[in-house]
Amino acid sequence: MTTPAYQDCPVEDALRILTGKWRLLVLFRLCKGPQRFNALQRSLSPVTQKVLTITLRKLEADGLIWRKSANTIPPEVTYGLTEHGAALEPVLDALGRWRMGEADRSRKHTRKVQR
Amino acid sequence: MTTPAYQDCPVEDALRILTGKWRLLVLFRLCKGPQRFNALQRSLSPVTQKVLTITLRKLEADGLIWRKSANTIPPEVTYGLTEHGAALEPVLDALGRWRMGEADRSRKHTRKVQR
DNA sequence: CGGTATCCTCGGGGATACTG
DNA sequence: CAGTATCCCCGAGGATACCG
Repeated sequence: MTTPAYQDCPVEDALRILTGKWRLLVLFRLCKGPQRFNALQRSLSPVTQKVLTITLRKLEADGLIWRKSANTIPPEVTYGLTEHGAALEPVLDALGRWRMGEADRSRKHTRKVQR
Repeated sequence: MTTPAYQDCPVEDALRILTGKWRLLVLFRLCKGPQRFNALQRSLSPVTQKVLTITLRKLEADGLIWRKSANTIPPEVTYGLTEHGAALEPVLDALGRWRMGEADRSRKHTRKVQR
């Protein structure tokens, strides 16, 4: 990795888990129980199949989620949290309890992202 | 924002806070107390001045840190956590306690992107 | 010391089309 | 249904140089 300078805090790992626009969202969804691919995609608004797939593959590679594929036609693939992924719930929970806007700062980071 | 679809969980905020290679690191550092610019930069390994500056500015704009500048020569600028930033400590703490490798998965994100 | 000002790279993320 | 396969865009992040 490019930044091997923090032996005191395991943020390198955190960065891998949290980096990416959809990873947290997926984990949040799966906290509520296993989900099939389409259900995930629909609940995650406008994520494309490609991106969702990649996201899920990475989460799986990181050992945070599992993937169960019934080899049928039509396919039926289910995703859920592993033990290790479920261990993240305190983090997600702390995040959820944190919240940003209790004081309205009325600034939204001023991103335009207009296309 | 491009994705306004999760009223149930405040992840949009989380994404803004956690997105970026250095934000978490900076917050971790400032948990231990206010720091001057150079101290931060040195403790954060190979971050460039530009990137650190941008990171700090954004964190400031998000109300997570404050910036105190003594208008002297040479300058002396100090950064620290605001109340709101300090409220993130539970999250950082939960993250810190989580850790990745307690079971050796012996895999370090080895996605080969085989084609 | 603590910044701006430029320029560039790289890859995450998206759009679209096709498939077992 | 749950994916691959391409192509493309843009912006975060980095290198370098200069400044009050």
